[in-house]
Amino acid sequence: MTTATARVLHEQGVERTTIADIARAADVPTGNVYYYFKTKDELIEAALSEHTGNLETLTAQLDRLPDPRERLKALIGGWVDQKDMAARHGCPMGTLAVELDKRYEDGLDLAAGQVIRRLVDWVAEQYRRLGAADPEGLALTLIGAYQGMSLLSNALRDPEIMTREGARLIRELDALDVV
Amino acid sequence: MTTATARVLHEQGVERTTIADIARAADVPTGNVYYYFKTKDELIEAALSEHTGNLETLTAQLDRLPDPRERLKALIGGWVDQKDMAARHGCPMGTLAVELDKRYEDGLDLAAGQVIRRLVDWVAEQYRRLGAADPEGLALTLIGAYQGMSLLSNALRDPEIMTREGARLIRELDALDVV
DNA sequence: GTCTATAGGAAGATAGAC
DNA sequence: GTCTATCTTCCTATAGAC
Repeated sequence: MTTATARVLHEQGVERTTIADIARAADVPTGNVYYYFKTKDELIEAALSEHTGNLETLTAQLDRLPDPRERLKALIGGWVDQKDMAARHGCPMGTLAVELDKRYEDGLDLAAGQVIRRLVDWVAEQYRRLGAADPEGLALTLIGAYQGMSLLSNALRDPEIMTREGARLIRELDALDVV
Repeated sequence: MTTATARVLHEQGVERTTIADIARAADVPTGNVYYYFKTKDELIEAALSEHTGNLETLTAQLDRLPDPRERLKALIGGWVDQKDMAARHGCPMGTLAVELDKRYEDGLDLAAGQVIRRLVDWVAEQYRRLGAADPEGLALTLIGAYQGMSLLSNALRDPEIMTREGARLIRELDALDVV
């Protein structure tokens, strides 16, 4: 149910998703949702946990690659692979961050940012191992480029923006001169 | 009232803004809003017109600068000047695009993208005049960087991301070798 | 044109049968 | 644990007085 919740919240948006939508996606009666989650906020938190888990799984896989540069290139390759999803619904974490920013009354406004922070930290660690100057700045630039290309791809409904920007990011990584 | 509408929709988000909120911001009774706008969708369209108008005004001002490179640097400088707004509420057009993507039932899902398209086209024209190869690609990269840094600045509540990324973008423009 | 009061409907949440 | 029926609240939109 957590997986279905995360998917529906991404596709329809947090505010436009009803409990009935989530119940339908999970194939249970509407009222039943409240047996597992007391409020809609708890459903959002479950989706955030799902995203955090996906991120942990992804970075654990990438960590198996020996070279930090190859890890970053594989990360970018994964983004491009999801280009059709990005063009249709945007980056799951990015769009969630935009929506949750408005829910400061629930105290959820910073929750998505914490997940993004983890990804930035992981990317910064790779740049550090490469011996790059200002690894944190490079990480913010890379994740920023990802968020920007996802948003533009979505707003302009053009998946090829992901392809072209992804290729550019990989070229820049190859050109990055370190140690 | 259109200006107040655009501001409130940006600060609170489209979905979490009620007609009563807009009425309060414009200092009129709630029911009165419907004398000017028949539906909430029309209020959103009014906000989009406001953003389009602001964009026209901005590019008209920038067009008075003689050098296309200086125009782009001034555009970036304007983004950095708005860093506190970006950190608190995100880019007005970008966050609107994310929210409207979910409103395909109203046919508003592509409306924000059309405004962003105008900005991309204007930026591409500046690169073209500079004699750069692939002006369209460079424009998408620049606007993507802006959207990405605004989203990260907002999600991580850090206006300095705007400062640092803005400085990087200006350095890259200075380094851009053309003609 | 401006305002108050309220209708109508949607969605979050709950009660209680099974 | 699972499900149906329903309560409650909130918000869009309208009716109608002034």
